[in-house]
Amino acid sequence: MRAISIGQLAKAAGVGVETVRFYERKGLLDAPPRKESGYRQYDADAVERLKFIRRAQLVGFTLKEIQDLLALRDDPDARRADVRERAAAKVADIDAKVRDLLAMRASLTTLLATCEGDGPASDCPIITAFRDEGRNEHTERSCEHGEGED
Amino acid sequence: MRAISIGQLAKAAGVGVETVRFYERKGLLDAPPRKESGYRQYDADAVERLKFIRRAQLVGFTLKEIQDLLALRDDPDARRADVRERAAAKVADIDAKVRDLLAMRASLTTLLATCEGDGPASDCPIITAFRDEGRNEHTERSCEHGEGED
DNA sequence: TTACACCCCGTACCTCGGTACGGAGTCAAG
DNA sequence: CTTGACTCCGTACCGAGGTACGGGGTGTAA
Repeated sequence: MRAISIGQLAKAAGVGVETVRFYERKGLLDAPPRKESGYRQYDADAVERLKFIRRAQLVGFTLKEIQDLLALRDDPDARRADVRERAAAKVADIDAKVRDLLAMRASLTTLLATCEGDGPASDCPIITAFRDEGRNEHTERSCEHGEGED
Repeated sequence: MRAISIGQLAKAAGVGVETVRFYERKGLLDAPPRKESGYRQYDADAVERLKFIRRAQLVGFTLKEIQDLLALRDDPDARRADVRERAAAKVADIDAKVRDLLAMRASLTTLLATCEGDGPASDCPIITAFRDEGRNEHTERSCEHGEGED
């Protein structure tokens, strides 16, 4: 099953055919080889790449940033200082995102735990693991409805 | 120093004045009280809310989703089943994002670790590290979000 | 060979999340 | 009082990230 069509690729990655062509135009996907007819021929690797793009989008990276990430991943000479620097910067970006997500998660699980009245569901290890490296204070609200901006 | 102007609010949260008004129109920020002159008067709480919106955006939530998150946070009766359900669903969303981010992070740090010195770039396992993270649908909503060995 | 789904390309169009006017009133300093 | 920064509101416009034609060619199974 080497060489799949654009339709099969799109389906495998859960996107539309038009989107695949759009990504190609934007440079996120390389132009694949073509059949005599002009039909694009993809391999399984393209599926992974496409899935990666979608996941990266879900966590807030722009297509431009995703291009950078893919470039890092594909760079044939990863020892170059600038590549390492960009990779390190991306790691920092990711850490910031994870911190923010975990802060949000903590708020929500606190909400759930408190309002379920059912015991400490907030002993989730990942929360405690990351919690105290967070620098930003966060408005943790409980069930008490002391709300209302006024 | 209660009651800050829209300009001070915007500056405090690192956004533009127009953006604040835009969020108000969209329902992400409540319409604040006004002075006689019609000038909006915000309090410190609004700063937090605005910062939260920005952080949520950075990790890929849409304004609509952020509205939901804020609604959960502000809900005066968090014991209602549907509220808890939506909160749990958001936690699941967050977990999925965190998983994806940690997978990306792992790939990048592997790149950094491996390619730091003087090994040939072709040995860099980042390419293989990316390639098969089994993409399961995210249906779980508990604290166990086994990152797995990836 | 005819039918029907799939692919080609280009262009137009759409939503989301803002940004930028522009003409008016407000407020604090000088 | 004047000046300049800030605010009001409405409307127009913008870039990102797609989505939808439309008119053609292709591939395959009955």
